[in-house]
Amino acid sequence: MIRIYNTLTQQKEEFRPIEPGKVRMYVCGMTVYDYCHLGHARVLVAFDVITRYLRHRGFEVNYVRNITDIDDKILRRADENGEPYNELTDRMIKAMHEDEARLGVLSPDEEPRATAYIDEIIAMIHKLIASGHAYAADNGDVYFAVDSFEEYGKLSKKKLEDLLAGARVDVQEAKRSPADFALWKAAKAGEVSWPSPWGDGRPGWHIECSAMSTCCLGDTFDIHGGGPDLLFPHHENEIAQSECATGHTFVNTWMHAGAIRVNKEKMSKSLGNFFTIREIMEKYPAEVVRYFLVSSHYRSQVDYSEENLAEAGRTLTRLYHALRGIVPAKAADVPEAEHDERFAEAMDDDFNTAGAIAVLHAVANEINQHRRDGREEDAKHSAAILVRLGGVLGLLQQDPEAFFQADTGGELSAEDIEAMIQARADARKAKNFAEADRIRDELLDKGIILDDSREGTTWRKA
RNA sequence: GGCGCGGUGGCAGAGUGGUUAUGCAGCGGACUGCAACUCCGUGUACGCCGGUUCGAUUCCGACCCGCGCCUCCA
Repeated sequence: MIRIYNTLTQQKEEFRPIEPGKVRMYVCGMTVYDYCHLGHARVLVAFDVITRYLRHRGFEVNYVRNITDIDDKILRRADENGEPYNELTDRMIKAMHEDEARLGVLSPDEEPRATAYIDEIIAMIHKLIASGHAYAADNGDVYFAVDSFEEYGKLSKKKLEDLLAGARVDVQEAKRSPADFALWKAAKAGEVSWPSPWGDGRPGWHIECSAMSTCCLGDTFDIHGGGPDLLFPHHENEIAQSECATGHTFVNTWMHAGAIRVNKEKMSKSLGNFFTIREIMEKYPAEVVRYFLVSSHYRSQVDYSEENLAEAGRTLTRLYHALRGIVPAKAADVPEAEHDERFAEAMDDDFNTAGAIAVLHAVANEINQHRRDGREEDAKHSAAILVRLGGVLGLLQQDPEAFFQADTGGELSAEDIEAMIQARADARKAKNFAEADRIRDELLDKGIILDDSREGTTWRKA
């Protein structure tokens, strides 16, 4: 039994998909006006792990993650760059796909783009106006009337009165209530726009997700996920729009990832304290970044720091060391056993990846013990388990040598290193240990660590 | 001010009403020409104060501290 923390009910619940064995999941993706930062990576990786695990447990998962490719920030950035908005978004989408691939994030099953759903969005707005939940204002915008939806605030636990009392809501003449939000935005002169019954314009951010999710997954689906800062107003507004338009419950389980912090502050665009994942991946292998993200629970806040990334690197190194030089047994020959059960027990509990990783370490330890005792077959058997369970987390799927020797811009080629290892081996044979140590130190100085074993010497990047 | 989350050993990070998390770092030992890797061993951990209980880090209450959302942000 899988239990998932539902933001809506604020507790862990047994997960029962609407259609047995099938999971329909929607996650809010990127607004593509800039490179992905670590916070985006966290959401991508978290829901990637969730998808992998649900599939591992036998569910058929339809994973939809949208792309917001029209928005104020996109237009502004394109304007600053002096390029058409769609060139900017195409470039950023390509970059996002590259980043994802490097992080080991599997592609979603569908990746709808807002600009491809304008008709559906307009149709939904139509319904909302017809049913009295939205109105066209004098300025050409269309707004959702928040007070027309009794349950507004049920996700974020906010009361409308409190929202109205807060001075931070946008007070605008055209709105009937300050808490109302735009479904359709009238185009300013020269802006890209689409025709609509309310004049040329473009969709508001929230309605895009309502339209894309219900079009792809139906009026009601199982899981809706996203970053922590989307809970309000974005997800709250999605519920209001969708439930008013369809008359059905929108989503059964709401999932939100925790924030990434830098020096105790949330990493965010608005604070400007963000690190893009490509700049982080220049310093650390992509899999180390992924390990760092997966090593704590998806809902917890985690601090980004060089030290934490470095530690993740050391830890992942230990895991790959266990697999080094072993050809794992065939998966079919290794039935699920105790470790698989402990792993599943952790993951069943709201995707407790930290607990699951502890199992990975236990398996690694077992492999090392088998090797110490010369039980080659047992080691291969355990290695297969480690690769299998690692795979559910999207880890440990590389050839260990590829991980250890990943090109991170060292000055020595693999051939140079092999030649020096040979020279050192010769020196050791001749009991010229001073020379052997000199070579080892020289390599270490250049970021190469040597590991001696009975089978010979291997190397890895520090 | 409203709503929500959290404070675990040097650090990171799970979890539990009574019994080992795990990893990194440290220390001791084995292995090694010496190291590295690996193995074995090793640590007065649960913010503070009350309460419930035979027993609380774990439940309840108060307090202190930190964080998030309430505006675009994953």
